[in-house]
Amino acid sequence: MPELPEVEQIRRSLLPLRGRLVEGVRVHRRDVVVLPGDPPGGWSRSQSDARPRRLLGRHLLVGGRIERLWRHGKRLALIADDGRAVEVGLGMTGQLLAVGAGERLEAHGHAHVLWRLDDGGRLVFRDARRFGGLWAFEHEADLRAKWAALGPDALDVDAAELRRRLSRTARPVAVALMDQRLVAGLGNIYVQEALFGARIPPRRPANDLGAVEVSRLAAEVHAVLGAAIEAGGSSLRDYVDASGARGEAVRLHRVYGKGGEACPACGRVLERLVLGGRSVVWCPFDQGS
DNA sequence: CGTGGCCCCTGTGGGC
DNA sequence: TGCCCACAGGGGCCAC
Repeated sequence: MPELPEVEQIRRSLLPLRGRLVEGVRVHRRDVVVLPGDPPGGWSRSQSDARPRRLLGRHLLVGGRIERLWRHGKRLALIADDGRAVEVGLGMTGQLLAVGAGERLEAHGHAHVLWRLDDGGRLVFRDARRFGGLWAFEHEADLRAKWAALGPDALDVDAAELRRRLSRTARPVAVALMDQRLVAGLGNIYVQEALFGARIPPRRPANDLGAVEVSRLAAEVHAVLGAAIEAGGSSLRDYVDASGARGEAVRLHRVYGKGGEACPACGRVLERLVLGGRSVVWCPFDQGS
């Protein structure tokens, strides 16, 4: 669900947690937590009963103070003052909710992990579909090593770097941009919005784009993500920030989810196609063919 | 190695 | 009203 703007808004809304001591944690579903040494994708359902019991609390920051909140692309991490780290992948439906002392957790279903903080507040990880999860690291350096496999953050990548990376693949540009190893942070919404703004057809082979087109694309990526962050992210269904607030960036969408409607630029009908198993909406007129 | 296909899950909305 | 199917913001793993 969340792409870079949503994860960034979640990060910002969690900043008040800095300095809090983690007093305890309750884990209701162990299969959403991946510990150091586990298989990278976590334990499968059938294996999870057999996996060794280890001190979950230690790995989930209990006894430490939340010191930093990092984001790279769509990945978020809580770093404790002793260097322990928990990476949060939100998948499609994941949420991190900060619940103040005495406040009730509004939506309590699918709350898999609940931390108790020293001010009486709680931090809750929910995820209905469980495509997301938590990855624990003994030290932030181990997290950094994992993140090194990701491409540059989509907010930072410049046109030259983007072109270099796109030139290595012949996949359709819409598919390539969703590959987090190529550039980190874009998903199906903002890829479509950026390609529309840059007037590039989503099926064009990535290595076919010229320097001028990639310059437009990089500028659009930055503009689209920046505007979405300012609007607090796109709340289509599940996404809310840590305070429970929805974002208003859906109002900015020009093509995402609008197949069959009129193109906001030329008024012709927007088309829908399927690339890499995901539907992509585009304007065959404004985005060439 | 790059690439395409399949799978992991639950919830919702539309068509019948 | 109810049922069934398609589809959803992601990404890991497998076989070519």
